[in-house]
Amino acid sequence: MTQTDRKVTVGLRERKKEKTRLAILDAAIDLFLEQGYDSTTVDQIAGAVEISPRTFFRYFTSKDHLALWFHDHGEEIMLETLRDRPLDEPPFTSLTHALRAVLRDMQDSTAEDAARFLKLRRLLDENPHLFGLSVARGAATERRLAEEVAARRGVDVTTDQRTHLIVAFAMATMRVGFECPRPDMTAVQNIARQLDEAIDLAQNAFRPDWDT
Amino acid sequence: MTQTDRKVTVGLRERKKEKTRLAILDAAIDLFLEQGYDSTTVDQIAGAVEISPRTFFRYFTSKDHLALWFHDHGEEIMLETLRDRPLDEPPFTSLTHALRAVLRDMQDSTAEDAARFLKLRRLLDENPHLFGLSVARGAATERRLAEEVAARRGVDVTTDQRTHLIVAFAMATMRVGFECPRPDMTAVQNIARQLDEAIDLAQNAFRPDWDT
DNA sequence: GTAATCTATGTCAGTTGATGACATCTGACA
DNA sequence: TGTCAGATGTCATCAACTGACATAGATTAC
Repeated sequence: MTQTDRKVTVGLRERKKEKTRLAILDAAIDLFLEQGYDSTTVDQIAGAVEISPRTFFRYFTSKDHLALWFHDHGEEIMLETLRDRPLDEPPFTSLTHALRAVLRDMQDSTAEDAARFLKLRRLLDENPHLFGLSVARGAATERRLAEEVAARRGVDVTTDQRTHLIVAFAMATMRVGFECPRPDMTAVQNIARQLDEAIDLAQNAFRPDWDT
Repeated sequence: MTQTDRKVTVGLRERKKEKTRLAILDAAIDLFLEQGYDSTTVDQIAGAVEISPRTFFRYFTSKDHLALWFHDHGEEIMLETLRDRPLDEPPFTSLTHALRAVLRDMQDSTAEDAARFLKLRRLLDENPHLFGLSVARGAATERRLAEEVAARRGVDVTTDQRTHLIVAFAMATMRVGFECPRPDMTAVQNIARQLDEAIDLAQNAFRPDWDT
């Protein structure tokens, strides 16, 4: 999650804003892990960061949005990676590269960002409601990826089922790879290994050229 | 959605309850389609059925729950079908039978139930929030299916990634098959054709014996 | 450097979804 | 018929948002 280094030469305003955003995020995550997601109110979070509750909603559209924070970034990376892949590459292969790019970004991120990610991930696993939202967010990403893949394949995204299957299978692989079967999955390294395994399994499952 | 014919010889109370449940559902669906999901309040729905808002929440745990009504039934059918399949059948094949069972149940249901389903489905497609919830509900089903499949395969559900991939791919196929690319998908027959296509595509995508 | 402007934030009031507590009414059943 | 359990209504309350407006602090123009 290398989100902190996007801005380079920006005004005081922007920097302060980003600082506040991260402060809210960190305070919220800690409160969530401490006393549970549901029993943490927006007022508490706002209080911890010393902002008004109204301001909270100017940074995050909802309480849920907090927990899905890194999804936005991940989606961006996947789309960018996908666009950079050669057009003649089989789409599923391109998508696996996109998956790995997300992982790589995580490994390259600052310790703080990685810690945030791991904490949020734990949260998602403990809370079915949040887990559901995460999956839902993944579905939104899937749509965007499908549009991109359809364009690359030169087919109509509204009718081509194969495109949807390709993307859906890729996202399914990602979900399985990122799953948290046991609480010992607290290191980025472990997640990386698991995702690799999942991708390998997936790639070996398909017939050659199934996705063209 | 053959949910109305479950009760056979039950008391007046039960029948009345079921009637109320369907009345709420129908009133809600119509209001949703008429004026949008978000701008329909629970008070309005309750008013339309002439019950107190508090009672509404005794029938449906939330407004969202309404829109996911048929998921419960679908999940039941999938699990039942899966359990009835021969143990030596490849798991993905068993799961495709489970998918088709859901579809068959829909085709066999009363006209009212089918209409409810189609309306709700349209609603899900128009409202990203609801669509997300639907996907999330699918993820919950996926978990239960994974447990069942793991048991049938004799593997540990917490560690066996292949099991998760198999189920995730099956659910992905289902989602693609049920998708509503164009608004002309207003007949059960059309959905059936599309799901068949998706299943065929999926089955041809895999190497033989990839799921054993 | 100062004035004009833009924007982040606070305050306040209001809507809506959801839940607990308690009273009441009605079908079930002896 | 009378008792009891379960269904419903009423009331109070909480928490997640949202719009409107005022203000303070950052940015820009001059």
